[in-house]
Amino acid sequence: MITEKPDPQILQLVQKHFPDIVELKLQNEIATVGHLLHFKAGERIMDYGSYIKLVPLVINGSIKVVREDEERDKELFLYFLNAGDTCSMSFSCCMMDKVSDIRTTAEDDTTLIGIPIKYVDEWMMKYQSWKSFVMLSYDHRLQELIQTIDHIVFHKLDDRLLDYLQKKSTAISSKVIHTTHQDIAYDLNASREGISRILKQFEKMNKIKLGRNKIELM
DNA sequence: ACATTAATTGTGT
DNA sequence: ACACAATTAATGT
Repeated sequence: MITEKPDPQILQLVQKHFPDIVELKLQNEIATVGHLLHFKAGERIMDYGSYIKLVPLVINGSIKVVREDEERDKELFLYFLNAGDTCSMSFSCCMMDKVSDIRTTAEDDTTLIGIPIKYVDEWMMKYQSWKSFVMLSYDHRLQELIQTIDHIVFHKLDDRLLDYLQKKSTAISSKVIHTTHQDIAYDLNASREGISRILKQFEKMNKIKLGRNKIELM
């Protein structure tokens, strides 16, 4: 099945951004079967109901993962995938041969290595570091989701908002976020007024600086 | 440059 | 959450 040669460019990217993948043989396989994909900021990558045929390894940029209620035009921001991350959802989806439960869009211009799902399963048996890589990413994501559930349950919208801003800031690697209060409210599914008021408090605390269509982190 | 309009943000209840 | 006021950016003349 391995007819092509490993792509040296991909090989180098794997070594640089995924230090947990240590086996050289595995690195070479990824470089052989993986495709380099590029998405522009705002582009839809994966949507509900689409079958996953690729598992992404994020090289740079950032991907926003959201859950959405089609009925009432509401969505809930789940998390960002940054360089060195992979999508845990895509693992479970492809293993179970299920359609996507989530929607992902490029938050920033993003490049990733797409790996056809057939190898994902195969490598679990074959490579120790692949297995732990997958498990670690699951663990990390679970912890994060538990934390956001905590925040939602205990009505800690301030924390959630601050978290969101910080994550977004690192996602686009900039202290200045260009967005509206309404968009944030949509992501956290809260009211726009609530967001505005909390943001203003943050400003008074000198945590941020506010402007129209922009928020600067301090 | 000025006026008009639309979009975003602030506030009181 | 709602209604409305105030502010700022975008657009046309």
